[in-house]
Amino acid sequence: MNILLVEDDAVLADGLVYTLSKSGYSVTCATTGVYAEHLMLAQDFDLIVLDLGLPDMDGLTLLRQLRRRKVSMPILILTARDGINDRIQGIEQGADDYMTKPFELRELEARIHALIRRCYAGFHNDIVIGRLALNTRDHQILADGQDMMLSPREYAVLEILLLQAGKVVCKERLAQRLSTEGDALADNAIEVYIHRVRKRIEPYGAVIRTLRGLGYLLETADA
Amino acid sequence: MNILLVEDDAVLADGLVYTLSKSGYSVTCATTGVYAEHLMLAQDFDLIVLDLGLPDMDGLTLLRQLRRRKVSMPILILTARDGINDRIQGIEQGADDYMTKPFELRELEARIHALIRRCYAGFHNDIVIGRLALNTRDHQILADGQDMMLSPREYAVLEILLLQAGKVVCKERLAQRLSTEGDALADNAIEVYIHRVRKRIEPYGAVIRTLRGLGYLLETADA
DNA sequence: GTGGCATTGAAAGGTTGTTGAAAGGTTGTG
DNA sequence: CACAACCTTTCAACAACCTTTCAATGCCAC
Repeated sequence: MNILLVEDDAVLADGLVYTLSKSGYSVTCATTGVYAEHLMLAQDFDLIVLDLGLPDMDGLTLLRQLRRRKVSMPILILTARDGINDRIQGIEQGADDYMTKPFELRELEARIHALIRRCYAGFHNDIVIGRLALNTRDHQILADGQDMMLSPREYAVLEILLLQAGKVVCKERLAQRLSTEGDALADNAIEVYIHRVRKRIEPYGAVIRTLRGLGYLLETADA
Repeated sequence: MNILLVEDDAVLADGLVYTLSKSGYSVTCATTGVYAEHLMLAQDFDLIVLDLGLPDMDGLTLLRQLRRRKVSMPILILTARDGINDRIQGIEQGADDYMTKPFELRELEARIHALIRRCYAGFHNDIVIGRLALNTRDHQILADGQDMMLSPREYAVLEILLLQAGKVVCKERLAQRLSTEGDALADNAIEVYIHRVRKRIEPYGAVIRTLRGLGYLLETADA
């Protein structure tokens, strides 16, 4: 997790870099607004900690510029200006949080952690097989990044196979998963669904192999 | 935009309900933790403002319970406990922001707005889909810059879809949002409103796609 | 109050996608 | 070859959704 710290007070900056680094963040420090912008062109950051009193420009100006440029990463303002109007301005102009000096390091850390938790939570695909990707949270399966728009049953079948990719999934397991109310599905119905799913995934280099008497197994076509 | 206010001090609660309502939020107040949980089952909220000193349970306990149940909506703690350890605990246990009493109403409002902006609109003050725009500050839906003059229910439907633009919104969620008192709306009523909203937004390059069995999804027409 | 207008959601019928039984063909095994 | 397991296609029943209509309700101006 990369943090950009924009702070001109060398002592404070050093302390922050030290503490945040110890907590597992990778911290880069800029002492001026111009340098901060320069760094952002060269590097990807996940969060910005921004002091408002910079030597070359007002921090709020930098904030506004970033937001106008659709830079969406979370920004936490850290400043000596503790007037109520300053705080409201900072937040309304696009900051996610606002802390005034003097502050407790541990609270800053907690708030940084909260922002990262909020902004980057649950963003990954659970499983990727070839050109297929399963995202259980959104309940969708992507092929080349596009939703495959499977019917509920088709999704259920492919989900099991993806979750157990490379391993055999027996018919009983599939039958159980597809049956709504205890009463398992007929074998033939499963074969029908395997057939449908096969047709859907075939164009994307994924294959369902039949292991006679055992079950089915998903793998990439070339394997 | 529905806010759940969990606060047992009647005077403070009344003031907050009044102010936030005037800013365009729909505010429901619970005076105990148990009642808050009860409300959350019956209704759909976008944000929680949580006082820690409740008569029947500790606010932090409620917070932990919610997060353990994977309730992910933004939560802002509002409390008299201003010890550094309280603040850190509150944030570490899942709160997104932490304000101590006494506080300025305007700052609370700004922070609420920041959370909504962050959680539902990326970072922007407006959510724009095609030629539609939802202004998160004054709670208006504009088409080509002009107020669409939707009925309350139509507005509620379109607001949810805009806030979750590009993501699936299930019928239950819509039903809960449209129901005033627990008793969810019939599926058909929702279909009727989807139909009405579709007709209203169609001329402005926005489309509501149906995902059979899952829900609805708002996107631009060309996508 | 009262008439007029917007809003709401139940009802009913039409449309479309989903489901799985049925039936016949194919492949592998003993 | 005989048999079982599996494949493939078809189709009717079904459930989810769309659309229109309309009576009940709330709201506002007069």
